[in-house]
Amino acid sequence: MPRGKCPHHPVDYPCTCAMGHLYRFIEPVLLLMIRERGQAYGYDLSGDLGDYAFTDADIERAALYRTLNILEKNGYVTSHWDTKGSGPARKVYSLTKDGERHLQQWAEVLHKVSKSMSHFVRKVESLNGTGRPSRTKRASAAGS
Amino acid sequence: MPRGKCPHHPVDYPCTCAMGHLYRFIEPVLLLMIRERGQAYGYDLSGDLGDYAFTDADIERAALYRTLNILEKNGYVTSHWDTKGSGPARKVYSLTKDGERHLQQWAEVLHKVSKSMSHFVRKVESLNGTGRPSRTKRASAAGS
DNA sequence: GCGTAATAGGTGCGTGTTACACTTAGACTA
DNA sequence: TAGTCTAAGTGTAACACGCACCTATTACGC
Repeated sequence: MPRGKCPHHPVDYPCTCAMGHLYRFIEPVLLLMIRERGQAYGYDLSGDLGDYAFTDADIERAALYRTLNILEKNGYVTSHWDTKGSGPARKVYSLTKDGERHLQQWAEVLHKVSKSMSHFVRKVESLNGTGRPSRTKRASAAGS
Repeated sequence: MPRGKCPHHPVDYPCTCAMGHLYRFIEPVLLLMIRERGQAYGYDLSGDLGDYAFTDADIERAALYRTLNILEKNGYVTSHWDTKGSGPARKVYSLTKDGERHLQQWAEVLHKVSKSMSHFVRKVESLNGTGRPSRTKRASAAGS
């Protein structure tokens, strides 16, 4: 994706497409989904990924599968093949102890990031207030 | 940066280094900083960038300068050379009308992202609170 | 039994981004 | 005139991203 305009939408709005389908955002989401379900396989996860993702950009299956493989390579998940169900075999993943810890740490990181972002948002909103004194004045120095 | 472990820290903690020095995160921060200051130049911004950034990864000057150039190319900022001060000339930036709007839109996007992230965090925390679904659950994978 | 669709898990690869090292250049100063 | 601080970059190898494409299994209509 070229820096700048979004290739999918004609506007110059920074749609979250502009943030890419970052594996860094896919990783924690997959960890959470697998953790919640106990175990899960890729194709199934891809269906609900949109509900969990941080951006409205749809996450590609390619990125999903690659991220799952990386998670396994790094020891955060383990997998086994389920050949009993109908259709093609499913590679079923579940969290390892390491993956469990990794998820917790992701939560800490994303908590900080989330706070920083909402701090950013509050600052931008308070700038708007400088033009005309209306709306919420308390947004100015809210703690972060 | 290779997927997986952070090259800067020995641990497998997903430090925000793992999120990279994304220009996508630099862009809105620079817009805000320039907006707050009225006008600003790169080297000056680089000093305080850490206070505004969403992650604790320090942002490289290379990324900073490149992002400023892209912002200008896309019409979100304009610049002029200030040769009056002591030392080398400074390229002084200020927001355009488009940049102003872009900043507002970034705020909307990041508001959503921030909410999604804190939702993620709450989910992870609630997993801890209720105790894990544990091995006895024997999830049937297709749950959803 | 054959073509088509849905499920399932991938790979290939061109282009864009990143991270780190390196470069240019003015002004001061010892 | 060599060194240091300020200021704004460039070069580039390695990597990530996005899109297109591939393989295989089962189900269903004909």
